[in-house]
This record gives sequence, C-alpha cells and structure tokens, in this order.
Amino acid sequence: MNLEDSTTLQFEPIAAEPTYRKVASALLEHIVTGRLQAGDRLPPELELARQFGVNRSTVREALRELDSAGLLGRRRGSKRMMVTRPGPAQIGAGVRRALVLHDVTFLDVWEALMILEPPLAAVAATRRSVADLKRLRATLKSVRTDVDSLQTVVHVGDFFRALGEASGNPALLLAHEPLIQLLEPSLAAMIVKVPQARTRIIDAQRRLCAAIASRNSGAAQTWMSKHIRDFKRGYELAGIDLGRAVATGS
Amino acid sequence: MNLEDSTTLQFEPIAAEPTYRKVASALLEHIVTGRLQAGDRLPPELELARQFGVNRSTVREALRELDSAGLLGRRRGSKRMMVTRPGPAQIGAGVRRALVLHDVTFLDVWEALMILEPPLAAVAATRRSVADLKRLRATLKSVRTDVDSLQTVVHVGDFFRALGEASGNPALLLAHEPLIQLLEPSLAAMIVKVPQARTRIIDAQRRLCAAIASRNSGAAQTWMSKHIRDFKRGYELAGIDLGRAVATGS
DNA sequence: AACTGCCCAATTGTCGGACAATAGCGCAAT
DNA sequence: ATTGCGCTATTGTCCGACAATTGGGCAGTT
Repeated sequence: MNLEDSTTLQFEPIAAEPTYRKVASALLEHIVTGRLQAGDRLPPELELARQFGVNRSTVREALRELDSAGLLGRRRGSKRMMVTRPGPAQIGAGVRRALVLHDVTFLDVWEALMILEPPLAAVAATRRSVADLKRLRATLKSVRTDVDSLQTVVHVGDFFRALGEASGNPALLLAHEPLIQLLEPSLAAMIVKVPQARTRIIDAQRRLCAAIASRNSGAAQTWMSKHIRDFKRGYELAGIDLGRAVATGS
Repeated sequence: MNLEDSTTLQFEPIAAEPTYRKVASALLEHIVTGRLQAGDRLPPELELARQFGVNRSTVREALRELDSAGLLGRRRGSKRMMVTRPGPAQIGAGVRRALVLHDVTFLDVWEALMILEPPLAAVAATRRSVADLKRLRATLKSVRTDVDSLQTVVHVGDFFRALGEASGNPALLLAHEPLIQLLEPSLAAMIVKVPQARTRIIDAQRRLCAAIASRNSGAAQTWMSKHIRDFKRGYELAGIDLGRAVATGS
C-alpha cells in the first residue's frame, strides 16, 4: 500500500518535549504573562530545581535557552539572574546572523533600507520629542568631530538608531536594527575607498536633522531617500559588487 | 574623591566569560564562517567535550544556547543534532516576543505593516517567479474555501508569507514575519466581530494577486495599501482600541 | 554616623560519574 | 526488498562534589 500521497489520514507529530524545554516554557510563560517582570530577580537555581522537581542541571539548561533569547541576563559582575527585555542590539544580532546565513546580498539590505528608512524618517519628523532631537543632534556632532576617523560608520549607525527611537515605534526600531548592523561593516569598507562619501553622508544627515527639527516630514522622507540612494552610489564607486553576499565576519 | 562624573578615565568591563559561553562562541564561529554548514551533523556531546577539554554538562549548556538561537536543531525523532539555518518562523517568534515585551501597540504594528507591505508587494510583482505565483494562488484558494471557518486568519498570514517569498529578499521576508505573527491573533478577534471583513479581505487579496500575476507593481502597491488600511477600519468597527498593547498570549 | 576591612553563608560554574531510554545500525530471516 | 532482532552509541536526566565569587552582616576605626 502506498500511503505517501494519501491526504485523508494525517497524524500530528507527537510532542515528546524534554524536561529542560518544559522548564524553559514554564519560565517563559511567567515572563510573557508578566508574572515575572523585567528587573525581577530569579530564584536561585537550587530553589528553581526544588520547585520544578527537577535537577539543577536541567534548570541550568533551561536558563541557557532563555539567556540566549535575551529574556534573562545579569548585571555585570552580579551573580543572580534577572528577567530582562531583549533589546534591539540583542534581537538585531540574532536577525543579522540569520540574514547572513541566508546569503543576504548588499542589494537586499539596501533595498530593505530604501523601503524602511524614508517613511521611518517621516514618522520621526512628526513624532520626535525634544529629547529625541537632542540625541539626534548629539550623534550628528559625533560624526562631525570624528570626521577623520574610521569611527564614522559607528556614528552613522547611531544616527539611524536615534532616528528609530524618535519614530516612537518599537516595531520599526527592531525591524531596522539588523539592517543597520549589516550596513556598518560594509559602509566602513566603502568609506575607506571613497573618502568623499564621508562629507556627503554628513551633509545629508545634517539636512535630515534640520527637517526633523522643523517637523517637516516630507523633507525628512526625501532627504532620507537621497541619503540611502547615496550609499548605493558609494558602493558602486568603491567597486563593491552589490550582488555579493554580505561578509560572514562576526 | 568623586570620580562619578569624571569622563577622563574610563575602564572597559573586563570580560570573564564562563566556559559554556566560550564553547558556544567557538561553535558559532564555525557556523558563521561556514566550516560547519547547515545540514552538517554535530559530533556527539562526549566527543565535543573531549575536543574542547570540558565537561559534557558544559557542552550541553552551550548547545542549549545555540539551539535556542535556532542555529542547531534536530530532525523530528532524531537523536543527533545538526546545524540549521534559523528560519523566518523561528526568528519571527523571537522578535514577536520582544515586541510584546516592549508593549507594542496595534497601531505600531499597523503602521509598520503600512510602511513595509505596499513596497514589498511592488517588489514581489516585478520579481515573482511562476512558482511564487502558484503558491500565492494556492493560499488564495485556501482562504476562499475556508471562508466560513475561523482558520481564515491563518491563511491570511500565509498569503503575506507567500508575498514575502515572492519578493526574493530575505531581509524583507524576515522583517515582516514578526508583524504577521502579531497580526494573526488580533485579526481573528476582529473577524469574529466584523464578519463582512472576510469578504473584503478576500477581494483585496484577489486583486492583489491579479496585479502580481500581471507584474503590475503600481497596482500591487496600491491594492496592498488599501488592504492594510482596511485592517485598521476593521479594528475600529470591531471596537478594538488601537492604542492598546497587543495581547500577551503565547 | 560613615567608612573600612573581614568573615561567613549562599550561589554559581564546572566537574565527575551514573543510569534509563532510545535512536542508529548491522545482520539475519523471510 | 522488506521485516525483525539485538547490540552499541548517544542523549536526557539525575546525584554529588568542590572551587570561586558574590552578598551581606559584623566589628573596628576615624
């Protein structure tokens, strides 16, 4: 009998979850439902083991899972674990790794930025608080003072991050973080080959900042478009193949 | 002496990484550099422990970290671990959790969809392969046949996923996955309260599909805009507060 | 009172060993 | 070629142990 293509009878995979995953799920449940709030200190491992009725090793494996997901962390030098909200950097790094493993190209990243950033700038222009504007100007200043250093790209990333914050939309913030992280190293490579790009970047960001300061969302969107488009031109001038997969480097 | 506000002297946090994290980093290094390709089977835990010169428990904790990050997995019912590429579902779930914990609102999600999906549809229209089109039509058919069931929302999600695939851009695919995952449950709640939304959804998706079939990117973008805008109207009709944080449910 | 140094208990990181369950695999039998 | 059997390797889980380090209390000093 050939049951391969019989669609009448289908069985669900029977879930035989190992204990460490059950423990992780139980803790996760408490976190997403808010019974464990960010900042709360977790009970000691032995206490958890006692409460769950499992061995400490099992608890530890569960903790490593949640730790890796950014849901648990510890203050530097501290011993006790605490519940934390996964931040943009953490999440972004995970997505960035995934994109690298999926052989995302420069063009893919550029296209995504081209779609995401101009509307994001527009939103930021209408919603930015004074604190947002201050932060934005601070990053802009850093870019200008470090104009000669290769650190420029770091500040470019921070400029985008500040913009994301100004949008007041966590979804947008998290969505563009991995793109920024992917952009930074290639941007560094581009700038060393095309030094004049630096001044173009600074100019665009200054105008962008002005548009956002005056809450001119249309201008913000337009300048961001130009800004991102400029990246592509820079890559072409630098002779970087846009169809190539982004670097596998850490 | 008060050194609190002295910015002249700054110390880097001295990194005292525990062994399990070093092991995880070492394995990660092999994965991102391609020395360990997706599909490769990992050596047994004892063998890893021997090679790294650490205890098996330590290796296991490292494995849990990579497992949780979606970089390791196992075929169902299999014992050996293998290297895997974190898929959209996996990554999306992580980002979705992060967004929920950051109290993302319906409006945030809707805004992000409004920014992301129309251009994505436009790109999909110009780039879709015949296979993409086939898959898109298949999901559309599922939506129509299950028009009476609450399963509709699942198929709506799949429609968006198929669209993401058709865009051929992994960055866009991963960026909109968490949004879809956040959309689905609230969409279900909306549809039960506003049944007429179902036919509107189906209509919009049919026109969208037609636009993509004829490679009309402008029409695709326009219809997607209408489609997403419709979601908001549906929520308002259903009396759902758009400013509320999305459900904390799993 | 505030600060310092010191000691003690609690907690984590790592290790070694143990054992049941079972997946993987070869081999025999049909 | 498929099925059935049995052995081995491997994982999941447990137990116990110990060094290192943190957190906190306590006494001593200024």
